[in-house]
Amino acid sequence: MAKQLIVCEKPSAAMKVAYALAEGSVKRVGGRLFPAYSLTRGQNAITVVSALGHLYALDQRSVGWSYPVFDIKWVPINDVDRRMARARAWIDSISKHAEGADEFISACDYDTEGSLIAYNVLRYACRGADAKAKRMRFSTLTKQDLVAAYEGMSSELDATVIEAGRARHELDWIFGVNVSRALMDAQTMAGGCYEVLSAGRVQSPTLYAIYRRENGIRLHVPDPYWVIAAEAEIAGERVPAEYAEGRVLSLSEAEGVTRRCNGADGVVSRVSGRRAVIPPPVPFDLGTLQSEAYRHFGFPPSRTQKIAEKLYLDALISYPRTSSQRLPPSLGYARILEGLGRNRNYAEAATELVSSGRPLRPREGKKTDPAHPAVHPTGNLAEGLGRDDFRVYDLIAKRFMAAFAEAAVKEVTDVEMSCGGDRFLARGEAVLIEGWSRFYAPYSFLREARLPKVSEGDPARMASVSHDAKYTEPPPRFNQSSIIKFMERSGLGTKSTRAEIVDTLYRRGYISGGMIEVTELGAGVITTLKRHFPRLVSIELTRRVEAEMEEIEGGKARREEVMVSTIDEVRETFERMISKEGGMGDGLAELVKAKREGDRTVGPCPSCKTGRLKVIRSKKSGKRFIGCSGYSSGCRFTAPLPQKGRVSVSKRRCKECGYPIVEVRGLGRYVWRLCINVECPTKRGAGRGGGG
DNA sequence: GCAAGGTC
Repeated sequence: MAKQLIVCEKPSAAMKVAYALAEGSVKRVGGRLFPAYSLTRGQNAITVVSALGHLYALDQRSVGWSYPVFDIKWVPINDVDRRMARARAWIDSISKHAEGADEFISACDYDTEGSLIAYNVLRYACRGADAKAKRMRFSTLTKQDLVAAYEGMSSELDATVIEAGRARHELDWIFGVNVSRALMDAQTMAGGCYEVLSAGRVQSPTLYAIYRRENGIRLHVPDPYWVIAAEAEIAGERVPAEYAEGRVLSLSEAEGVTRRCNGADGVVSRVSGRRAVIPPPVPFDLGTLQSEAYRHFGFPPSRTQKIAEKLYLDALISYPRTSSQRLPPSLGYARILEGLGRNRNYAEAATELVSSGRPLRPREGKKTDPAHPAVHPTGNLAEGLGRDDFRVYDLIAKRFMAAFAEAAVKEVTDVEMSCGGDRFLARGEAVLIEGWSRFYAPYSFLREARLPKVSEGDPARMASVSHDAKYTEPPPRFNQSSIIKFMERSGLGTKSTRAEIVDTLYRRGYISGGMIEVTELGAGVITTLKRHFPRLVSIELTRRVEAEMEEIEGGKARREEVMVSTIDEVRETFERMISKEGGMGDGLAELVKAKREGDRTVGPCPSCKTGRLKVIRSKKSGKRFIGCSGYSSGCRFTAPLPQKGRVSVSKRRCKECGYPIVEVRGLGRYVWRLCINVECPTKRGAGRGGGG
């Protein structure tokens, strides 16, 4: 009887693997905080344990803050990321379960990162078990797939995939950490105050895309064009119509159309009708959920992701970090819909779907994910959700139900009218079958436009025709949703990291605003990188890393060779950078100074009206407060600040008194938005208690 | 203190 240890990527997967493989009962053996399951299958006694994503991370071998650093090693992740403090005890638990085992099996997600996660666990937490470990390969976490993966597991780990994964980690570390340090070193050596600067394979090309868009906007020359709008009178009704040729590029042409047609009689020259079938929207992958929540609620993608992760931990929705738009039948559609039916918000809709008599078959999208289905509700009763949590949940629940509903159908009628040699078009749209749009309301909208019934040859009087001058618009700024779509299109980052990387760009002060603009500092970093490290701002680096990973995976290259040749290439660049560091940092130091100045400027002084309010730290007491830059010319305005927490300036103004608002973070879970006016009416009555 | 990637 063999004692087998199966290593999964995350706790939820470990539980599924355990229950899928068990022939008898499953026993929890890991204690309260650590998931581990004991079961038997055939002659084997199996223990299933779980990693927690990456339990090991790269760190430099040397100590100190010099660069360039090329000598790196894998360490327990709690050594380098204090948010992963749990990892230490977690690894110990895995080691304990490994002691009694004589066979080891990797059952992490069947992708590069998953293969590497299991490899590191087996190698470091299971005393070199990677050498003899086997690999289960599966594409879904269904019982059927997992049993097949167990029965047909390969006799060794996928060594070249693991090597490709290690190469990706090492390349990202070496480029990212060293270039970030180079920027910071150069900046401080040029006399700047200490400031965190960063660069990386994903964040820098993303910033560069925003920077290029900014330049496109600045360099845009508006070209004039004219739009001709008309109101046509057909069958005794006035309907809006547009010029059939679209926009017109000269004023004389526009004037000609208006002169010829305004008030003139014409004729209906063609009527065509068709039915437009509008299928339900596809189920949510994380990116689509993020963009839909941005569209309807204005939530930045990182906020949607955090809310979705919370809903997942509360077992209300499925795993949100998925790129799948598929809902496999094994989810149990009816069970989920019946669960939703217990919620009175969805009772009517869910019941209708279950009892419609039509088979439950969802619309599905093209995108897939090896490890997870599309984001969907679990059917557990969602109660007492906060407003924002509810909105995201509601969107997910309704999107799920909509996927099972009928297609919507519209009747579209195009009416072409001729007025001399000029043609105009009017379009009518009527909803024949609402279908899924009822289930997705209020997030769905089917446009309608009524047209009277007409036939060819009917009179059509152009009751009014006018032209309007317009100018071509510059390309639009990215917003938080479109920049993430850009990253996805360009293959930058993953579904789990894109939103976080955009957040990093904000946190560094490289970008600002909802319609994203590059700050002076962001532009300065791009200019510096382009001069000294052009490769890092180009998405070509990602293409190259992908190509190298493919070569390693295919056995055509070895990780060590790739690393040695890459380091050889970049070593020289770093040496050149160090020798020129002073010059490289000059521009940056100025920009960092300006940024810090901006960061502590609260706004115009409400007292003297000429000075600016700033966050000031008293040299005498060490305490911080808000004071006016006009102090030397006599303005004595001050306002107190809390001495604890991180204070940042916001663009908000108090709704009651119009004074600036500062944000205080790090005192409990919420951001404290504080009006700086001590006499503000919002502060009357209940004062704010100490805690937060 | 720095990347990008996984996870609760």
